Amino acid sequence: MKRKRSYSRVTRHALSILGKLIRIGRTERGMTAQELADRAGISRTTLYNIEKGAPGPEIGSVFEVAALVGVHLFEPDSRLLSMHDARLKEKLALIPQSVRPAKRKIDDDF
Amino acid sequence: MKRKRSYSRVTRHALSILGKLIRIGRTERGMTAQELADRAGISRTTLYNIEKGAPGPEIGSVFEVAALVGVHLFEPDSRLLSMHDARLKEKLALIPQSVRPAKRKIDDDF
DNA sequence: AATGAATGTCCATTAAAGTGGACATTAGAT
DNA sequence: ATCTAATGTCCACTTTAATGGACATTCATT
Repeated sequence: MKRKRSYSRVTRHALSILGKLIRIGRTERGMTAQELADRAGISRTTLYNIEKGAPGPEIGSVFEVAALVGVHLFEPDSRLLSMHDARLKEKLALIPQSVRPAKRKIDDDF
Repeated sequence: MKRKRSYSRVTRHALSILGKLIRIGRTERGMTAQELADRAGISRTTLYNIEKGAPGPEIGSVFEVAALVGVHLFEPDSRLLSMHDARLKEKLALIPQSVRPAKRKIDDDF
């Protein structure tokens, strides 16, 4: 069964920021919540939750909405886009496909 | 009722990249899929879908996993983090709370 | 080459997200 | 100050994601 999950501070923070960016982007473009929801193919209620920074919505819907209002997480100036799919695929090919025991410590740096 | 959604190319692309970054981050840290899933409080199956770039998973889970393997979407060097919550809140306060008719055209730039 | 663990993938069950209404509240245009 | 549409929020119903198990396959180590 699905369980009640908990989210770290960074996660909640990131969600909050993304939601605000979307809200700002939407109003800047003069779109109503209903319009944006329709364009994204989701309900106004869900968009509301997204702008609120709720952790539940599907990531696909959130990204779709973000793109529609001009919030691109993988912009050229972002370190993320700097690696496009193809390059990442190469990198993945170089890395071991399967991880062994991993006795070494792991640091949750947050 | 919920409908079968469709996702734009940019969205699918972003999801694909994020999934790969997570996969890379995980292997670089020597974590097995099961370990990471446990830490994130999700099932291995869901983590699998996340790494695959599926649009369905909850954004909260994806962000949580990303943070755990060191993929921070809101880094200092990213234009996104440069605006922290507080500043965004200010900006939101300056913007109209409610959007009027919006007869002007909107460009879906992708 | 053998082998044990990690990963890819499918499936039925279950819990949660998504939805459309409905209604109160609020803010913008007149 | 009014009026009207946009937003905030709740809810019951529906659809879908999350899960744990199971099993085949693929690596990494020996």
